[in-house]
Amino acid sequence: MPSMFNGIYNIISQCLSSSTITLSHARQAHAHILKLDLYGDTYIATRLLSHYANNLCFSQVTNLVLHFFPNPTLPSFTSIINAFARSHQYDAVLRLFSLMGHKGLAPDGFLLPSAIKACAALQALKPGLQFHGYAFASGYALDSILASSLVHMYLKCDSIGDAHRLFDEMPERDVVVWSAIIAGYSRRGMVERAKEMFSEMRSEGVEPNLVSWNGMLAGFSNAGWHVEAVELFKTVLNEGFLPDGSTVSCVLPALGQLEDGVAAKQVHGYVIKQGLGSDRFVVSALLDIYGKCGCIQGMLKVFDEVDQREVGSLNAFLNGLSQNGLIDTALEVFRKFLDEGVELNVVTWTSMISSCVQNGKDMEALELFREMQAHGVEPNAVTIPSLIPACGNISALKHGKQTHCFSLRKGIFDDVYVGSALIDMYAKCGRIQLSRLCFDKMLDPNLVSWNAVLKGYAMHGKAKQTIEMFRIMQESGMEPDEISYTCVLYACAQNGLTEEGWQYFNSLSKEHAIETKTEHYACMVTLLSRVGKLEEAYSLIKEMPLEPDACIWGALLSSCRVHHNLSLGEIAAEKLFLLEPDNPGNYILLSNIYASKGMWDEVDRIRDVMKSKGLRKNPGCSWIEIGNKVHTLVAGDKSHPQMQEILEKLEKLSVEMKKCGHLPKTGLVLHDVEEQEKEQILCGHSEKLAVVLGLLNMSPGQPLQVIKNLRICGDCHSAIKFISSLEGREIFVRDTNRFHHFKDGICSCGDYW
DNA sequence: CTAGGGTTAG
Repeated sequence: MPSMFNGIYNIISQCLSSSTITLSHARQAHAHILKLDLYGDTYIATRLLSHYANNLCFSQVTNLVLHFFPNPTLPSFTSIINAFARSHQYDAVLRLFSLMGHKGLAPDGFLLPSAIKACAALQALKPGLQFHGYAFASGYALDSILASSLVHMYLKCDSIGDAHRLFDEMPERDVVVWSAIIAGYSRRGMVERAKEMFSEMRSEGVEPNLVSWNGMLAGFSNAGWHVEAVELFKTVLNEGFLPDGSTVSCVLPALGQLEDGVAAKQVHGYVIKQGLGSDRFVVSALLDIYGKCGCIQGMLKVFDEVDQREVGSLNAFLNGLSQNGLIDTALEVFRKFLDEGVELNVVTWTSMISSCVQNGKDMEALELFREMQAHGVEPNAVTIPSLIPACGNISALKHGKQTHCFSLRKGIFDDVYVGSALIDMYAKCGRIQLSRLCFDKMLDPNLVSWNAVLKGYAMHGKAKQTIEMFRIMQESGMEPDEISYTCVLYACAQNGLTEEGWQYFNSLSKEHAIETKTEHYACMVTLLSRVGKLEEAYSLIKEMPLEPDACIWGALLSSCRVHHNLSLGEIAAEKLFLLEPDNPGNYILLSNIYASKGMWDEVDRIRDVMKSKGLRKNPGCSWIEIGNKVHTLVAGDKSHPQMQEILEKLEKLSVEMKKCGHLPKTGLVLHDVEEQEKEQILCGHSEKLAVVLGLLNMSPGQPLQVIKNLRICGDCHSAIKFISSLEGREIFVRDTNRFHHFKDGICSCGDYW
């Protein structure tokens, strides 16, 4: 038997000695070792261990070390740890270090940097501090390599003060540690500080290498110093350095922001020439810049020649497509890779969510958010503010609140993006108090947050609060921008505050050196024309130094309809027909003016023009969230499963409303048809259908929140006032213009809109 | 095969 045993032992040991055996061979050998009880043999155990380590089988490694390895030594740990470190399995590295401790072994000066590097990669400050303590106590900390790995660790953990303190204590500082600390400041936006350190390094006689320059370049790019970044890039070239992948990927975003397509192509040429085309960072930066410059051809050229499963490049590609109006293509490509099982990360999902929201695909965004979690990808602090606007856009308050709670559970309390998104979302969902509460809870609101609050109040027609917040904003030292002014002017326009409107309109350029934009003129035109000063509004348009756009003429035309002013209405409509020949809304408005004056021939003429252009009235469309579902109702479309019930309820309500004095405003119906038929048409309006659907499905006392894709119709406005008192419901309707909050038979707009 | 740098999502 001994000879046979020796034979098997030799086979196993030879097999394990080969560095090329596969994992399954190692497993087979392991089975034999178990059977023959060969664990006691140090050589065999070490070989087996190293195979498992090289294949990153973490649980097998720990299992062997804990239960079978007779006497693990520092070298065996060193080789295992290095195997995991090489493959960036830093979590495993740290656990192996603690396993080492349990086995009574301590790392030496050579192994310690691996531990510290793992802490840096995981941004794990606590174990990092422990290793620092140990290195200090055992005298290794004087070693320059170890010290610079510690400096690096502190930088990665955002403890730049600790990093600098240690840096100051180092007896000798080489270009490596200088580069690290410079990049640390530079990437955190402290570019000036980085520049100081850079010259300090030179004055100490340490010459920068390419890595030092790259660190500066990354900071410039990050901080938005695009012109300076490109200049710096030229300096690097002049200094005689040959840019590497890092240099290229640092300078490309700057060129992208400058939308310099020519430079992009030049860099692309350089990338090919230097063989940097397989560097994943370079590839995604190239895709990004081509996307930003609108060069789809360039994107395709790059993407076709790389590993498309590399998630960074794929993300840049998808994002480039979405940003150039190809959202559907992006979604298709995204689905294709998802189906193929390509590992998509949080950036991929967030980017798709964000692209959907930017392209009006709010429901899709909510669905993607659900799907990403089903795929085991955790949303982060970027995902959440990308999703929140989707909830606001479709007034999905429930989804919005869920997302808010989600962010709190994730420990995101004072993120300025999340805060601003929440302010906007709650305002759009009709909950102006919650919106304000989110603002009040913010530690450090920025301009976007302030503007979100102003916009919320303005949309709700709350001029007093808008003006009050605008005042507080300035008192707090926050300088208003053109958006802030648009909000205030908008609020004035919604409330007919002529005097205040003029005052703010005049002060924006005088007191704040803000350029007066067409939006500001549009607000003033709305304000003046809506209070009946149509001629004054028209004069302002004629005097304005900018070319009046469709918003301005549209504002005038809308007011002409309200005030039945045909002559100015026709002027505005003429302009609009040139500016937006295919917008049916303008034809409808003019036609409404004719109809209100009984000029049916003109109404017919407009109808013929629309027909010849193939234009149809945009169907009115309303949304209401019930439970976790957002229902869509389209005027005249009877496909909703509860339509029969809706119509029956509406019929009952009509009878009651008429008893209370509601007269159907059939004058608002454009069609030259019988009165009764007009009433029918009014009854089919989407906002009424949505309100009734809400009445049927939401428990009493719950407020209803409806949004409409057009302005609310006058008859619906009156009807919903009656419904709010008959049914004892609070009803919020958000149209394209503003909010209407119906309660006890009155509307927050005071019938002025 | 034991220290430093980069890309893509708000």
